[in-house]
Amino acid sequence: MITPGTGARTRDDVVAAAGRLFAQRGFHGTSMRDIGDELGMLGSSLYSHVDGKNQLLVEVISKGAALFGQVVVDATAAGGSAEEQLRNLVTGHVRVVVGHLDEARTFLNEARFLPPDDRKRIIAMRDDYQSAYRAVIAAGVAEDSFAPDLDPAVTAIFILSVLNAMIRWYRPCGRRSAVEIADQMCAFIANGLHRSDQR
Amino acid sequence: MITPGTGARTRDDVVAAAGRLFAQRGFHGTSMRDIGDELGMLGSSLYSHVDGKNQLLVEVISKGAALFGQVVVDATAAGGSAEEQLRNLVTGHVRVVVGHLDEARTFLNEARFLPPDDRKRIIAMRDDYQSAYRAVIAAGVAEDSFAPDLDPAVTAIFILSVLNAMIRWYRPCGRRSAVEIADQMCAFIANGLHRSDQR
DNA sequence: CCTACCGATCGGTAGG
DNA sequence: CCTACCGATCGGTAGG
Repeated sequence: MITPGTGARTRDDVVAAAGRLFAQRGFHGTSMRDIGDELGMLGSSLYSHVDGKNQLLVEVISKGAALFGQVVVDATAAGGSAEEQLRNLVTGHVRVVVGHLDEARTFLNEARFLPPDDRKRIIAMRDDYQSAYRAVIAAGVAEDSFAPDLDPAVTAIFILSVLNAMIRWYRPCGRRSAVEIADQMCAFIANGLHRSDQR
Repeated sequence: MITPGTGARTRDDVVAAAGRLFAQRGFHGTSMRDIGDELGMLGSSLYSHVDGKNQLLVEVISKGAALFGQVVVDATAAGGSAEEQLRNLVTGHVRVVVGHLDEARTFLNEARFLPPDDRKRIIAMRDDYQSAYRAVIAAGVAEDSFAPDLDPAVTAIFILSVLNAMIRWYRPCGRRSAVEIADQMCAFIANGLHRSDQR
């Protein structure tokens, strides 16, 4: 929320406000007038900053996709064992959700409403993200760190299920830090209910 | 999809068509005219079957909530060890998603758009669902089947994350049966990446 | 960034 | 279930 009547906004303010509302009410549940209200201006005034509502969706989601993509780049560059790389991937993912909840939620919930070409681009980025998990799982199996009978594709989906669900339950007022959340997730992912004592 | 022009529809047809479209395009992305098209009639004709669009959302989601609620009743009635009960809960959940994908997706994605009173009721049902998982996890810890340091509340969220994400990746054309999917999920939930060999 | 406005579409109703 | 329609709201534009 922004104090109304404090004058001109930047284009970034408009995109951020759109992200907030798209995350809360969904793309189709948000009108240009709603976004204007959030910024203390009229809906029609937004058109001096952006081309249209679809462009706002593309920008919010592209920002989310870029943040998650950067996590893969950083985690890969850091190197280490498969277990270490997986921990870096998970921690990076949690940090993005904690630090950019609106973009993460819009990215994961509203991508289906993107214009066709953008949707294809974003889905391809999501596939790449999943591939990074498949690769690190396969590496861990090869290193004998993970169980030999793991199916990397299925396991990647299950791990990403735990990570992606965070946009559903995470609240910024929560007391746990990103690292604490990531540690709990890693412990569950590593050992499930038969958790060993590597805390 | 229903062949157009085959005459009168029942109220259940209308609710089912609404569920299909709400699941696909979201509540706010679906118009009454869209639902009419799906049934080969006008949007205005729907009002001889239902009171309005909100009522359709309430009915679709209530149906989904009831299906998931029944899984808890059945799994609890079946008894058995905590591990057996958990397996029954997971299998029941997967069966609901496989058999009623539209209602499950609408239930999990669109509940926030419910009228306030209905939303509270549905959220309470979701909380009860989560409680069933917390209880069976706590029982498993008490029975010494699960690791002693498990946090039932956190673990329930992680398990339900894997289950709920199914509405995102499951496609009816997939080759795996509900039981096969449930088995893979149970294996991951039980042992994570360090999966032991209880397949 | 506002004023003033556009055509299209929305959820919904009256009457048959 | 259709015809014919309602007021409200939608995304967006022209001009300043």
